[in-house]
Amino acid sequence: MISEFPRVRFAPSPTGYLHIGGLRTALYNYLFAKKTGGKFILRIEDTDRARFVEGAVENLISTMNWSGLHYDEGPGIGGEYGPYIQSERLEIYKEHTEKLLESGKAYYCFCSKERLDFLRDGQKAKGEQSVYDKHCLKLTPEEVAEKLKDGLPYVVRMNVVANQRVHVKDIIRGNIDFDTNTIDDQVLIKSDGFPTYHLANVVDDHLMKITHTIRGEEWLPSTPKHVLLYQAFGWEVPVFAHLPLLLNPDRSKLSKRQGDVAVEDYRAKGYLKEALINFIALLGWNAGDDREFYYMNELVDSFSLDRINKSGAVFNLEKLDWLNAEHLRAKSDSELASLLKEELITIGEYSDDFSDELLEKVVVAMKERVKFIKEIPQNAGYFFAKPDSYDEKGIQKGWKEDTPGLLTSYMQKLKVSLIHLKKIMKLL
RNA sequence: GGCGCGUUCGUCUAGCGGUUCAGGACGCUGCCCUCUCAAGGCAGAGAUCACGGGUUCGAAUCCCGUACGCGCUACCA
Repeated sequence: MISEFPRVRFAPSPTGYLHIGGLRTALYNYLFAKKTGGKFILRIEDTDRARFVEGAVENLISTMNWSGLHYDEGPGIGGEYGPYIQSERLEIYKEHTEKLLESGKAYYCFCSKERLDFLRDGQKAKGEQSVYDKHCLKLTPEEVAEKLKDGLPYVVRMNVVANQRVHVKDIIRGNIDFDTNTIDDQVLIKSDGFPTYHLANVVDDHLMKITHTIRGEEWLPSTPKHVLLYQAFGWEVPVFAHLPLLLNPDRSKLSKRQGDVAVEDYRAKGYLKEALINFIALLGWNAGDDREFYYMNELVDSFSLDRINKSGAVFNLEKLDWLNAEHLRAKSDSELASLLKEELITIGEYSDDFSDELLEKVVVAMKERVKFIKEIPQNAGYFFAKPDSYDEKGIQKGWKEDTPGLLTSYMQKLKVSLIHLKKIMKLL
């Protein structure tokens, strides 16, 4: 047994911002951990130096904190199995690669990009699966030593044995079989000395005692490689759960091209975190009943991996908007008032004249007419500022000599009625 | 091209062999409520359960095939 209690992880690569699909993956990991009394770990997979973005890790963490997905172990807070940033674990990968090299489960490869491209083109032209031809496996130990001594650039590849079956057990999809003839001798260590995802992921998941690997469906095709790696190390294989993809309206993988994909975009648009969490939780999972409104703690109570769907889900803004309105109305007036205050401050329309009482009254009047807090100043600016224009046509049509006098006396009468009304209310 | 996964109203989904000529939600339409806009209530349109074969007394539900869609196919994750 890997660990007595479930241990799961969210392992994003810091390429700039937290993707909405990443948020759902993180959420399902979080829900599963909380539901089962396990641990939720954050691990940064920054093994691609070319794609590293300054400040991305900080941004990722702050977005997760905003969403309420607090991790038990990870960057910033540490834990028993750190460091939790892969670029700080290079020695660990090196040591483990040595073991694989010694046992013949991996080998050095000195092939040039040109040769690899040529090989791949030829295979594709013949309609074959493009896999490395094990050219460098034929090198004698002496030849390898020679090349290493000469300082030739190299990678380390895993040695996949032909004609075998690899079984992948997936909670969501059942058992899947792969033929090793279709599995490439994947690069484990790149020529810059950094590990690829495949190696780092397996080594870290094992060392961090991850029991359930819950990740996006795009990883399913490379899972047999990971299983082979676990076997090469002689390690227990975790349980896999490959989540269905989040889709664009045209059913392709959710992408930037067709709308916002960053969690911070939705936050900036004024979506409540409660609504966003509630919405993405339901994109691919449901409790088996008709319930649609959930708070985070309620999701924890109801969640289970085996009720996750197999097919992708289109990210539908209309339903998100509805849920936002639902969560908005579910909030207390005082909470809404403080959200309104925040909004007024950010748009620069806040004034000290606005008492909390006033803001609360505004919120009571408006909360059933809006889906977003920011719509209140947009739709009902008259609560906060005197009008700077009038309906010209209306004035021309209705404004007479005696109009100011009439309006003034009407106002007086209103005030009097209001006083009476207040008295009556007190009596009641 | 190869490998893999998937396929129930426009969208998210319920359904796990009979009680379903398929239920809910969003959106849409109409009505009610109402000084407006909403919210709320009610009603309605909307799915031959991708298609074709089986298995079975009986299939959306099990099996096979086909089609279509998507993902992967990098010294990216």
